[in-house]
Order: sequence, then structure tokens, then C-alpha cells
Amino acid sequence: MPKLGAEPIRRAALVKATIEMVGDGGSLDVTVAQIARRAGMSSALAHHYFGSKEQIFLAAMRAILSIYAAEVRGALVVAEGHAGRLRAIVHASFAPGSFRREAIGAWLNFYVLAQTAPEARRLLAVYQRRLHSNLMHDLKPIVGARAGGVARGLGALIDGVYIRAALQPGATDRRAAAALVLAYLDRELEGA
Amino acid sequence: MPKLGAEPIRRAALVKATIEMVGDGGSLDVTVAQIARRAGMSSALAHHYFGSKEQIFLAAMRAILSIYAAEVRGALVVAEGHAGRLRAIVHASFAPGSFRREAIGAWLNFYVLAQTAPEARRLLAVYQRRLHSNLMHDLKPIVGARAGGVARGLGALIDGVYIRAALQPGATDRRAAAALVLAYLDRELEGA
DNA sequence: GTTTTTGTTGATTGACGAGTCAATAAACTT
DNA sequence: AAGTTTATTGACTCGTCAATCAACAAAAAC
Repeated sequence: MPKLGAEPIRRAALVKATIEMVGDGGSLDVTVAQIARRAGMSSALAHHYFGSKEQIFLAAMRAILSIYAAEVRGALVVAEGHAGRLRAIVHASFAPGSFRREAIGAWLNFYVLAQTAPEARRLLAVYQRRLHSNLMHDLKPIVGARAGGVARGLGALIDGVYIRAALQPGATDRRAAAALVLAYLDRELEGA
Repeated sequence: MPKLGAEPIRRAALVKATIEMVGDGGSLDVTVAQIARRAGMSSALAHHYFGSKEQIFLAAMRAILSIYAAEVRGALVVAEGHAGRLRAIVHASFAPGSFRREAIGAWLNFYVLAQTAPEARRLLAVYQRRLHSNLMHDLKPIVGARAGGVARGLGALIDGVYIRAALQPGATDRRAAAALVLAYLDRELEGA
């Protein structure tokens, strides 16, 4: 059966399966065997490619974060003006690629992982810093000294909407979620 | 050693230890033995009083929610006017009783628990509904039709601030957190 | 065509942890 | 004083799961 060049395919399959299982199951208590089974291989193979369960989780987290980062980059290139760029960042947070049931569920669980696994914490910190600096870049010219507070508010609000979405499976409307955050943004930009 | 009437003391000690361990450790992966040890008893006794680990967690969650509920009630009796009551609700969310490191950490983890344990989900739903209806009660007279959106925004923002606080141990200022949410509220109430 | 590299798994190990149980002891009841 | 209820634990069971290993298979390299 050994088709050569299997490694990247296997890794990707495991990452995908991990996100699905963690997101759907709503818990980090998934066994390597379950993940491997879903990805169509033995648990031994999963260990072979990733070395440990933690590495599998971290890879899944990296995947989610990089999808999100790509979404933001993509949205920013076509956006115009400071306000437009800020809206683009918000929109990216609720783009179909990131705002799916499993991804949201996985996200919440990775938050928890970040409390114990230093590497997960680091990844999350990178994401948060990048989001913050992206926001600041376009907020400062518009709202000046208030930029810091607004950026923190936006970040917290996005996370809050996410966490709530994770708990209302199905009842979560992407557009409504985005609209809520955009309303906050517009209000803060009023008269600027 | 058997002092009679130990049950309530033991239960309380276990609940306290659970919140501390889950909050500090940042994970639901604490063993009953660890919790019991911290509470100064054997794991067998913990099982004797609670029956299962899940019941211990649920009791801890109930304790956190009831502290919060009491905080809100207390704040509401002295508040005056719709806007004052809304501010009181926000303040209660960041009162020293609830906004402590372990409590915040535990909170985040109970969110995760709610994804898998139906009873935990129910408790959380009760809290969210109560918060929402409290907010609506005083928002409707001021902002009318916009009340629903504002209430959802406030709820999400509070949760978001909490989740971020859970990840920045130490770096979390209670007042700053409250101020952020209050700023949002004030902005929504502007001109009303 | 043999050796090496890559892919793959079943079986096993070793640890850990939830929940049970039997036994012990102090206090309360009668 | 005998019996009952409450408190308490050490030792044990039983299951689960991450990680390892030995072995097998196919492709590549030599």
C-alpha cells in the first residue's frame, strides 16, 4: 500500500480530523485512536508522523490560525481607506472559512489548551498581537488616543461572539455575528 | 475523628478546591484525588459525598453562578434609574467576588464542559437567559427596538473580556475590564 | 537483486485515574 | 451496652489511553 509522498496527505488528514472531532465533540478529550480512525489510519501512524498527541493538537491549532490569517490578508488587499480596512478585518473573522461549527468549537477548546500548553499559548499570543496591531494601524489615524481601548474592545467582542457561537450549535448566524461587531465598530468611528 | 455534621463542610471544601484547581491549573483534567487532597480528605470521601466527578464539577459551577447571581442582585437593589441599573449589572460582572483568577479560569473551563455535559449546558443557559432578561428589562425603555442587539453585544463583550482575562494571568485589571464594557454601554445609550 | 528508505499496523506496555468496597471508629439513640 | 447512623480511608478493580515496538510491504536507490 505504501504510496510514496504520503506524509503530507496523512498529516493534513489528521489535522482535519482533529479539528472535526474537537469541534464537534466539544472537548479535547478525544483519543489519538479516534482521530486516526476518522482520518483513515491506525493510531500508530498518527504517532509516527506527529510524535505525540500534543503535537497533533498544535498542528490543528496552527492550521486554524493560518486559515484565519490568510482570510485577513485577503480581505485587507481589496479594502480601501482606514474604515474599510477595519471592516475588512472584522469580516474576515466571520468569513465562512473560519466561522464554521467545528472551527469555532475547536477554537474554544484551543483557548483552554493555551492555559496549560506553553506552545499553544504562544500561538494564541501571536494571533492576538497580530490582530491588535492590525486594528491599531487603522484605528490610530481615525480615533487617535482612543485606539487602544477600541482595539481591545473589538478583540474581546470578537472572542465573545465566538464563544457564544460555540455553545449555540446551529443557532449561529454568521451575518448576525458580523453585524454585531460591525455595529460596535461603526459606533466607535462615529464622527471621525 | 468523626465530627458529626461534616457533610456541608466537606462539600464546601471540595467545591472550593475544585474551583481553585480548575482555575489555577486551567484545565478540567484534574483528578478527583488531587481535588480531595487539596480539600484535605481522601478521594473516597469525595466520591462518597458527590457520587461522581461530574457532580463535583457541577456543584462548583453552581457555586460560581450563585455567587455571581448574588452579586447582581445586590448591585441592583441600590441602583437607580434604568441606566444606573444597567451599569450595576456590568459592575457586578467584574466585582471582586467573581473576577478573580481562579474563578475566571474555572469559568472558561466550565464553558467547555457545557459543550458536552447537558446539565452544565443547562446551568449556563439559565445564567445567560437571566443576564439577557435583566439587560432587556432596562434597555427596552431607553433604546427601544435596539435593545436586543445591545443586550447581545453586552453579553458577548463581557464573555470576551472574561476569556481574555483567563489567558493573561496577572495582567488583568478589574477596573479596566469593567471600564471597557461600561464604555460600550455608554456609547449605546448616548442620546437616549 | 539486494539494500535502504518510506509507509503501515497489530499487539503490547505502562501509567494513570474513576469508582467500589470492606473495614474502622467515633458519635448518637434507646 | 448494644445497635444504628455518620465519617473516613487504604486497598483494590477495571477500564482507558498514549506511546512503543516488532514486523511486514512496497517503492527507490545502488
